[in-house]
Amino acid sequence: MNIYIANLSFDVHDDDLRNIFAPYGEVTSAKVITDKATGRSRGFGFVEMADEAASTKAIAELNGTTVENRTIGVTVAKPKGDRPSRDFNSGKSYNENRY
DNA sequence: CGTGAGCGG
Repeated sequence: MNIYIANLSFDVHDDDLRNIFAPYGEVTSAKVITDKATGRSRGFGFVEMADEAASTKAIAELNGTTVENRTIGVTVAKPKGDRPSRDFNSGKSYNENRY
């Protein structure tokens, strides 16, 4: 189950997300999306859990809770392909020049 | 590189 965590504190990182979802079940992967430009946190992240019930429980328990003095929003993540991709061919990088 | 929207590689 892919879990989307929004409104995270900038102090929260990958291992921090792992520690949050750890007691709820087996955390397959924990990733806080850091800004590509600044390298700092963007304020949201993704957590993948192997167990369906554990992930649902984690969402229900952690949604609306306060972490690092910031109220986080935990919801089910949408498929990655939903966001508009500028790359039409994966693995084939083309020039990013704007028309 | 702006730190506040909320969906990454």
